[in-house]
Amino acid sequence: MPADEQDAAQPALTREALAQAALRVLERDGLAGLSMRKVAAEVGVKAASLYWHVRNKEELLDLLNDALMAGVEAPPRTGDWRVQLRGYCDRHRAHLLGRRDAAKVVAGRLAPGPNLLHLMEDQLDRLRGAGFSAADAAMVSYLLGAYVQGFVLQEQSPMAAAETTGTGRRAVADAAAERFRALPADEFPRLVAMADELTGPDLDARFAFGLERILDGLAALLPAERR
Amino acid sequence: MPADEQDAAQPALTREALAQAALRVLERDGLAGLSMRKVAAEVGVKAASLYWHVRNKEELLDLLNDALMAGVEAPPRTGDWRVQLRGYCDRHRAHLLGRRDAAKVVAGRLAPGPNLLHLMEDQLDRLRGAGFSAADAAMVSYLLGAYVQGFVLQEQSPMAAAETTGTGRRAVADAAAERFRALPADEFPRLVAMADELTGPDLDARFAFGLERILDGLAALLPAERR
DNA sequence: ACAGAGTCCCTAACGGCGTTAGGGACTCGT
DNA sequence: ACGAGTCCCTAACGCCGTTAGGGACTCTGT
Repeated sequence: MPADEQDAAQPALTREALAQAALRVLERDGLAGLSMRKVAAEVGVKAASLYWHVRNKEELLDLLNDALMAGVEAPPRTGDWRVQLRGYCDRHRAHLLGRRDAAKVVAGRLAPGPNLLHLMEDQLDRLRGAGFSAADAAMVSYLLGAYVQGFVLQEQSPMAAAETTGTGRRAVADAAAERFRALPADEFPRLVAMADELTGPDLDARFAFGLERILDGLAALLPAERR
Repeated sequence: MPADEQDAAQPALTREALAQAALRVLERDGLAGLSMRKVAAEVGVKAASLYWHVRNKEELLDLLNDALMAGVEAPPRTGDWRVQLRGYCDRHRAHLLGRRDAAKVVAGRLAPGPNLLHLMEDQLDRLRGAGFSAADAAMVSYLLGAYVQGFVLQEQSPMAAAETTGTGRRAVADAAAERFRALPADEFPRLVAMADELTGPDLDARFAFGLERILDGLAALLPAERR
């Protein structure tokens, strides 16, 4: 009878709104704490109502997956292919890192959403423009995606642990180094000796290192005059 | 009163046995279907009893994580660093691919188990022997791990879907190509045009392609006489 | 104006989940 | 003989994803 908040005429609960709500719950409670009931509460509705808009929790996670990829702006179209590809990977990584558990959400999901499709389209276009063949460009895109995803996945778990335990990222790295040093030196001589190198350089540097190696490898695919 | 199966004297339920049981449940029901209750049933015990041997489900997953890494034999120490590194990555990937949902289990787990530590130790040893500096070797190990993990993660999800729907891997790839072709050609010209290249070559070839690019990039780190 | 279809949310309940509390049976050192 | 320790149990907690069925509302055709 009361006019309530909305007039209850139009939907007021779209799939887009669900994705945004899921995003907020994810940020607050993490992936493990993301339940249909909480997402429903976030939009002011009971859990069963979600099933009108979404077949499954799985489908809601697909929506969330695409929502997570929204807002990654493509790097400027200036500079050679190397700096553009580097820009892509850096932004991709930064974007995943910025949202809690983002890598885990994206991890096992096969169907790319519209947002990711647009990024792929743009990236493939630049690769073709740089002189890569169609077959090579497709593989390169796949390679870079696998690297970024795999890297952030390993990188983001300790961050989650650090948030949970209240310790900082530095402390987590130190603890990891300590674990390596504590191993039996006769069984793991290299791990013990290289404890600092294994945990030392910050993750930005490690990511950049791997990326530069990959880019070096890609350069060899191009005719010499295009680098 | 009856003698039962064992004489109930010694444990008969070790953490190792739990890990093996979890492995069997994982193979049968997948990661989503792996519950404390099922693992308990697998060892002939009720769920609550597991908490005597294990703090959490999380800790059980750590055990499972290490059990998954058991049995990856290191490649022979013949040939140059390239073939040895390639051997490592191929075996790592093959091993993950062979066990259902293995990539997802390993995915967000930070603490490497003893089995993985041994592999790292051996791999680092070979890298140092090949002429990589300690800092470079550590980064290379990290890079290769991220690539393999990221690749298999993307690769294994469609396989799971294929098992679920009963269709083969070939059909899944064809369906993916069809999805690309069905996109609006004015918005995604490259994706539409490159549908075949994006989904065409089999995953073995795609993995090998990325790996060779990475190895090419790594070669540049070494002084010319060591390749 | 009224019937029907369609939309969107509800309550109630299902079986399953991780986890905890508390207890019972058994083995051992003293 | 006894207490400590080990290893499993039953019972229950609150949460989860999902389904069935229904109620209120708006649109449409006649």
